[in-house]
Amino acid sequence: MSPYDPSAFPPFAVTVDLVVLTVRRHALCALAVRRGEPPFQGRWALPGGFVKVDEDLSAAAARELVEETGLCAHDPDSPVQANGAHLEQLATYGDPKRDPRMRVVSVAHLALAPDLPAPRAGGDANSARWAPVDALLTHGGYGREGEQAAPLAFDHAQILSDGVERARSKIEYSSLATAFCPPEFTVGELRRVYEAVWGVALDPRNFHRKVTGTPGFLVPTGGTTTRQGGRPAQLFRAGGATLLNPPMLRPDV
Amino acid sequence: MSPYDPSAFPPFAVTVDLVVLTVRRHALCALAVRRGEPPFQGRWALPGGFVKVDEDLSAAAARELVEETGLCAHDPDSPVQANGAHLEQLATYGDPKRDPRMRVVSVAHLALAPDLPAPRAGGDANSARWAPVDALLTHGGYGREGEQAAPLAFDHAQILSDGVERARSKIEYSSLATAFCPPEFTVGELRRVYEAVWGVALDPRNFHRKVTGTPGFLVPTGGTTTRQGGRPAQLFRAGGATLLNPPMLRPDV
DNA sequence: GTGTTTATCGTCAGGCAGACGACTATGATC
DNA sequence: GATCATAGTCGTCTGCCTGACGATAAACAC
Repeated sequence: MSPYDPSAFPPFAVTVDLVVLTVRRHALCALAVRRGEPPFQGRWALPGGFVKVDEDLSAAAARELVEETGLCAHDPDSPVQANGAHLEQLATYGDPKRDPRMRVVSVAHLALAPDLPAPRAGGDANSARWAPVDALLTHGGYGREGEQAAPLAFDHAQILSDGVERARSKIEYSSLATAFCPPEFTVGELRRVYEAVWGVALDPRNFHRKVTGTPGFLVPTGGTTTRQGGRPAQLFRAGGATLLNPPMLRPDV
Repeated sequence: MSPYDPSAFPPFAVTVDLVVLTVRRHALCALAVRRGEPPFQGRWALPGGFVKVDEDLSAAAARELVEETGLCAHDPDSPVQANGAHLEQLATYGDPKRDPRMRVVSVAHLALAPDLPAPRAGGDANSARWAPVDALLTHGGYGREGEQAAPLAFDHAQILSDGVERARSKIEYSSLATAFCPPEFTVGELRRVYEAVWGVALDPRNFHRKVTGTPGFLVPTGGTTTRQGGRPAQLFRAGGATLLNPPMLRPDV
């Protein structure tokens, strides 16, 4: 590493951007905010903001997450908090031209959250909403009446795409899919998470055998529920296991 | 994202650090450089440097890789170049205290290279060398006569550890292990790569069946070699497949 | 009660991995 | 040149896991 001659390095702005995913109505959705100022004024974008001087990157991401959703992020290692979401670093985007005004390096983070009430529009965004990732990726989240179809701001389509791909692959070999579920959930609800994230249909019987047979994945709470209709289903909580071995298999691929 | 009021965001220095891995003498080794200036003067560190004003992050990483090793990085998508190495972004480290002098955010990259001649000490490093990752992680690469045992500089032990873990897991489900091999290699050489990276012994017969039976993983070149002693072995090149399905299975875990 | 929906248990066949035997082809050693 | 050591390659067998189902159970809507 070079010596820190102050004239030797250019100054960068560093931001965090968030890919916040959830499953609503059988669809994988992401949190999008509408930009209030140029550039890309009026366009949908991922939530994010500047990292503060004395703030760690993960702390900045957690702060933005709270500001936008009220969700409290928790480390994978620390005990799960109520209303908590999974948060992890995704990747860093630093193309010199990604922001037309100046050199900005954005450290994108991925958050997985259970289905939530409508988001609160936070900070500088005119509004915020959940939108299906397909819609966000193909035409920037068009969906409101009279709204112009336009891609996401900056390189946020790329970031979102990378985040979705990370989520899709990570639920294969980890228990992360439970992060999309409420604290107690049924096997069927977990299966619908997999189906929404992967966009495939899974056999309920084989899925049931697989998840209940994987040690540490699910622990029964004793209760049952009938909120999905049909025969009452057992309720489970996420077990201690974080890595699934052998993994869940995604059809096709 | 906030408006770009120039007083609203603090300036950061952005660097790239490299975890360059190779397999030498049946051991997974990483490239380490000795720091020439404080802080951590005289200690071993990962190669790296500042990102230039108009330089993409991946371009900065590729530039540092050439400066340190002479290796030419290639995209996973683009055709393989002679003497090329695999290069990918690893993670970004931005703890406010990770550098005692100022706020530095480092975008770490992971490079996988075939066994190379001795590295050239580049730029500001007094010297550079390959060292087994175990040694680097436990006592900072102590190994030369009379050298003091000391951890790697900055948070480079953490970065190296993350890079090694990435490599260990990625050769499970991708054909990346071939990046550690010369352009033509035998099944046995590829197996020794897996054994070195994972630190386990693999059954030669089952390994042979697995890799030759995975479509697109290996393509025979027709030639044979006897450089390892014993019966001559068929030579292969890396096939077009990048994802192994089903993956290689790491024993134990 | 009948039909619908969802949950859960079972069965069966095919595929793949681990364990390991057997044979082949080279160089090294006596 | 016979023997040995080393490494490569092909087969066999067994057990586990998965995918494709059938069948039963327990709720709700009419």
